[in-house]
Amino acid sequence: MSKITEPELMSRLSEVFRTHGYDGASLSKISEATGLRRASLYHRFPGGKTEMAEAVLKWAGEWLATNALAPLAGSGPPEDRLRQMAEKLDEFYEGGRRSCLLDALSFGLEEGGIRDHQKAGMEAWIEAIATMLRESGIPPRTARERAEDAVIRIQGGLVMSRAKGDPLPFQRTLRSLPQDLLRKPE
Amino acid sequence: MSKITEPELMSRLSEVFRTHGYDGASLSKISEATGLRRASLYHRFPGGKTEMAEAVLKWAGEWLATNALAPLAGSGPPEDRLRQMAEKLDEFYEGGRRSCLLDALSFGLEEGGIRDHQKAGMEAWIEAIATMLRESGIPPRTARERAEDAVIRIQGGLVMSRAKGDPLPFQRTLRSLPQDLLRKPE
DNA sequence: TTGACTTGACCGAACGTTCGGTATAGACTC
DNA sequence: GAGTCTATACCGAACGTTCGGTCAAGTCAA
Repeated sequence: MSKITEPELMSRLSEVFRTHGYDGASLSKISEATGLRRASLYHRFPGGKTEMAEAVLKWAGEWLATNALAPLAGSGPPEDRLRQMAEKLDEFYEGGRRSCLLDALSFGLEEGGIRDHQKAGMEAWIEAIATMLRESGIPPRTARERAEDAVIRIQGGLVMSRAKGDPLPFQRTLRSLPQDLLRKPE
Repeated sequence: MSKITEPELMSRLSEVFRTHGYDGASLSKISEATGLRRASLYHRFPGGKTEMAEAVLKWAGEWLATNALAPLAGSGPPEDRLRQMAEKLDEFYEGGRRSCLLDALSFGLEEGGIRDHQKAGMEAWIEAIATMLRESGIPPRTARERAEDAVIRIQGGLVMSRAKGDPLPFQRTLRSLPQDLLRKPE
């Protein structure tokens, strides 16, 4: 029997990587957070710490795709769909108290699978928003730029909230997104 | 005689902390980057790694205050002043190829002097922009929000550029800032 | 009884830090 | 000017600790 279920394990894992970054997420901290000893972790992730980080990145990416990005392709007024995304993001980042894995894991590791994962994740995110904006009648070029800008502001909001120790900046950013994205092209 | 001048030392130090984060910036890497052996680093920074990070944060903050923020309080059209800031930021972050120390050092360290330094740095940054906006006739409340939003977008642009390995998002963000900040209040 | 799972004991390497000591340069006597 | 003293800057070697990772020996449901 497993000491810990896979979803629970991934959740704890992501928490450690989020708050400490890759180098700061030592196996001791991971072990403590998950309740698994070093050796058990290596049973589940034969590839070691690298594989843990990759798995957590994949897991988070899938969660976001299913919960935050999927509604964008749904029906209903575009503004409502964007608000749904914002709601899910608020949940995912715990109102700005957590940081983004893409940010946390972007320090101090050489080129490799993790970095590729990151790049792809960002790209998927932007493209999902851009597609929706285009379908809402916004010119393709503008849609791309605004989508990228949206992700930029989300990321920046998280950085700001973390630095200030105050979730408000992130919240405000999320709240202003739907209208900002759908405003008339100049 | 010193093996390395203080400005050069701080520059190298900041490079290591920026790219690897606090935990990733090992004394070996720092030693290699600065040309000073471990023991010599402790001669210059008796407080160890913590003191190095604090020093680098202070150094960067002063550079930004003098070079990027000071022009905001100068004379000339507000839009020109903002463009001057953008220019200096572009220089400081090497067009988006470097990351922000406030971001890099915000992972994995407990409350302490470093975190306070960060919070103060962010606050000073926002306030400098807000003050200028207010003097340009923008209502105080709007000025604050826009200033915070500006810093958020700068930070987000850096995250995005780093994740994508492409300086363009940051460049585009910088370029759009002056007009965005000075647009008519709605 | 097999196979998935966990574990304590252990490894070499790297970590941040400290210590004793050397080289150099300027200041002060004699 | 020679000799001594002090301060600054640097370094090699080692400290104890923690790192990421391994292994043989269990545990336990199917």
